[in-house]
Amino acid sequence: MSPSPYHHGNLRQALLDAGERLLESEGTEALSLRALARETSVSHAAPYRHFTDKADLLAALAVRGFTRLTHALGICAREHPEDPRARYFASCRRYIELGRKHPAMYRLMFGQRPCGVGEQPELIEAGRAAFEALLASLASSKAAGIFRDEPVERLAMAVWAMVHGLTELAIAGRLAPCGEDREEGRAVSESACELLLRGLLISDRGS
Amino acid sequence: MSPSPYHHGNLRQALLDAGERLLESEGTEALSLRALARETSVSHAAPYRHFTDKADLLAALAVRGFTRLTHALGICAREHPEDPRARYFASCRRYIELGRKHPAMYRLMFGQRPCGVGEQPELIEAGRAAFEALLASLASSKAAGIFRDEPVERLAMAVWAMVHGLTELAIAGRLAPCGEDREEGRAVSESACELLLRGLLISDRGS
DNA sequence: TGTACATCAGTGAACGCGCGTTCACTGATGTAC
DNA sequence: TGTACATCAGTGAACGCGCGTTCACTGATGTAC
Repeated sequence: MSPSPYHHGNLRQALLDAGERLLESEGTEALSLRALARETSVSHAAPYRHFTDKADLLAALAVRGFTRLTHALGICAREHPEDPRARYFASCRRYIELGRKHPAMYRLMFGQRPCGVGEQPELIEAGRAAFEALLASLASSKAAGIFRDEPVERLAMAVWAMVHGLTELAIAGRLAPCGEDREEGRAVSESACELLLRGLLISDRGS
Repeated sequence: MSPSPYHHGNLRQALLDAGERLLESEGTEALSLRALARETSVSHAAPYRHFTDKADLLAALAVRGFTRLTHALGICAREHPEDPRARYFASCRRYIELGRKHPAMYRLMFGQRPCGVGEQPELIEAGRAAFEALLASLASSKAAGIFRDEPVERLAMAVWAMVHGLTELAIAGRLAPCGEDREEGRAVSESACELLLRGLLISDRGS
């Protein structure tokens, strides 16, 4: 591997990698095409070989984020095939944790749209898939007859709203009074998810 | 009132008004000090007489938003002094509606922080007051003995997370499958709040 | 009531910056014969 | 195996832009005497 080959090899992936890194370390504000090019040691015009637009690149980044989320939720479902309650909590925890660890990415995914991101069908599809994964987490449980007899999409939306809200509040540092108390934040999330679960179940079963 | 008096009169308020207007019409991206000055027919250096910084102005804007929210929640509480359930739903609806109507403002309030907003004590205090209002909405109800015997802050955080999540999803156009179906979005919010409420109540009361 | 002066709010030119995007180009790659 | 050529990926200079912020200034206001 020569020090600086003319052709990069896999610039598209490298740019997206750099995008994720930059999103983590510097936040959305710092995410410019030129910064990405710099980070990838490539001229600032090179990205245009792989993305039509800044918006196009951001959309591709968001797709990555959703794919990760979908994947994570899938793992939770597979790890608890028998216990719907455990699966519910695992999914919630995992979701929140993922968002908390990658706040800028999470916000990019949910319509931060620093430019005109948001119309790409790929992105819409990726978001739908993530919701689908969350829904699947409940759907098979519903078959077990422990959830209320309401459209499972409604149940899933309630769960999504809850974890989304908790994640955003955590990112904004508003989960705990002191802002940055991770332990307290986790406890608050846990109890909120528990309270919602009680509302989702057919009947009240113990404390 | 002469066509262009040298002194504006109340530039600070005018800038904040313009800020709200611009936030509505053009979004966070368009919110620059220069744009605000233009909107207020004043030189672009004038705002510095009233705000030390761009961040300072944004923080002042966010404070306004929180104040509105606190006020709205207060009204809900006063409109339903006797019926905790009605008060709960009214507060949720009002909260979501406010955010949905002023999406850019709502996101500014919750740590969008396009610059380095977020440390001002005024802003922290304003956010705390809004939470306090939401909490008050439940606290007096708890006295009525219908809510679970859990710290009321925990109950309030669960409610906050839920309405915050619903609001953000609504803003992102993800409440309804088709994105922009207002009616469906409202129905989804309603059922999510209902499901949570069931989890908050001491016992299950009817369908 | 009138004048001197400190104070304050707004002006306009200028600074340097980084950005997104375009364009004519050049170096590398791979395919057809 | 070797050569011609189309294709593609990356270069670097240049464009115009709007931004935040600073600074010396000027016009208005109000207070002390």
